[in-house]
Amino acid sequence: MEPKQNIRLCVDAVVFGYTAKESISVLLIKRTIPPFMHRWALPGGFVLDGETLEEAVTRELHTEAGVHINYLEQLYTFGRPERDPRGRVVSVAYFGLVNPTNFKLAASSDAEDARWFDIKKLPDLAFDHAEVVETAVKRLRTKIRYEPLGFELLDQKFPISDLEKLYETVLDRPIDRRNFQKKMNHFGILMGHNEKQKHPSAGRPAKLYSFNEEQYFKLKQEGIIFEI
Amino acid sequence: MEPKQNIRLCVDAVVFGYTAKESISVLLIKRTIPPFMHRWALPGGFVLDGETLEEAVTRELHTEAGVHINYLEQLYTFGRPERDPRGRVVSVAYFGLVNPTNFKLAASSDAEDARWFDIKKLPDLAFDHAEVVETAVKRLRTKIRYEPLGFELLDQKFPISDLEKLYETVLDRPIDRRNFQKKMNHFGILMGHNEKQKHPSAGRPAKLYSFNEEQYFKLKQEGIIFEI
DNA sequence: TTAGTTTGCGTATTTATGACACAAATGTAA
DNA sequence: TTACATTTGTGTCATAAATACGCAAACTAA
Repeated sequence: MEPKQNIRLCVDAVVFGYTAKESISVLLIKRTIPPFMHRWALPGGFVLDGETLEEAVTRELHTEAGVHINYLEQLYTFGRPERDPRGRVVSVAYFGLVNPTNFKLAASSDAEDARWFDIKKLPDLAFDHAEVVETAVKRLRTKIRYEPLGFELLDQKFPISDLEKLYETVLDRPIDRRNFQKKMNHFGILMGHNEKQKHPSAGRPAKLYSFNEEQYFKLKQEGIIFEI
Repeated sequence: MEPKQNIRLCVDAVVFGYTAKESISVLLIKRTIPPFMHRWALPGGFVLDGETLEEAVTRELHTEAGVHINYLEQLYTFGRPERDPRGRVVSVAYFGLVNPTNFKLAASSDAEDARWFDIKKLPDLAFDHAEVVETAVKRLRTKIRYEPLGFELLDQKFPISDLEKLYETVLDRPIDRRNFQKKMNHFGILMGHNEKQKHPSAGRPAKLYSFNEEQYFKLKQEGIIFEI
């Protein structure tokens, strides 16, 4: 009645980072062992018997890339029987956000290398990881419509144009700068400071803002409507 | 390098049904075997080696309750090490919608009984299934805000008041009938017919509508903003 | 000083939301 | 038949939000 199962369980993480100069990036590691040796893949690995799934992801991110993550949520579970050449491996994928300027990537013994890749210029990925990343990007684009975004990705203080560029990058379309600011002010998640951008590459230096964390996480729970 | 794992994988389904007279219901089965023998639980079971996760859910729903489902999506994967007294069992939960008037529930050998329960009057559930149902209800309430809902739950032809009651039930608050209709007309997913409700319990018989499937599924993909 | 760029702070128009009024079409009880 | 309760169909109207712009101020680089 309880059939003998031959299924193994692993976790994978799609961690997004953002630097305003570039685009949205995904954290990838280069595999040191077969299958897909020397190919880029998502950080992840097998779940240990006693740990929760979240613990497994956190552990793998730490040991494979030296990343300490500040936002993590479950994304999707991938279970096609043929997705892993070693046999049946079901993977629970997680979705993470970090500010890449907060730490240095450190590839460990498990990985030859760990790097950020622009989501529009990804290398060939191991397993079905291209599909996993695609699912995560879709989730990001959906999330931005009903939850505030930015706290986990931007510096502590930032000009509004950084936040606007983040939205433009994720939504992949231009946004009117002035209407964007009005909308954000309306939500009340931004606090202005009496400080200005130090050395703008050009133009008038922008006022710096930071998130009102209380209001930000309140709206993250309640939901927003962001259609700009 | 690939540690010996002692984890088993199962799937569970939270299937919602709706009859306009009542509330939203969940399909539960009564267990015939330990653990939690004779307790109500979500339909589900162990994944077979060769089948996909979707195949596993569909199979279990069919054998345990005789249900043929018309909408199914992955909900969440529950992996706390202590969630099953038999040992480590990770469960991939699915979320389904059906119109209960379309078929008769049929409990099979695997289940003593299969019945619909009002989501506000659930019995004590086996395992962590109360948490799973709660997660599914939250998903339903979130989904309704950015996807059209109703096609999978209502009869082929229905008065708008049925759809409105569905929204009121899921959102758990009253909605202005006239503004609701305006909003729905605006989305363009409803088609009017030259037919009327046959024997209304009281009042003027309502015009019958059906969904414009093409537009409905287009909006399901693109997303809507439903804030009424 | 001048040209180029980016920010800050506006306005005007259109569109959507939310509250509510009233007549038309039915069943039911006197 | 008639009066009444009930529910539907079709509106209006004030207010809030979305969208498309205009233009001066503050900076850099030449």
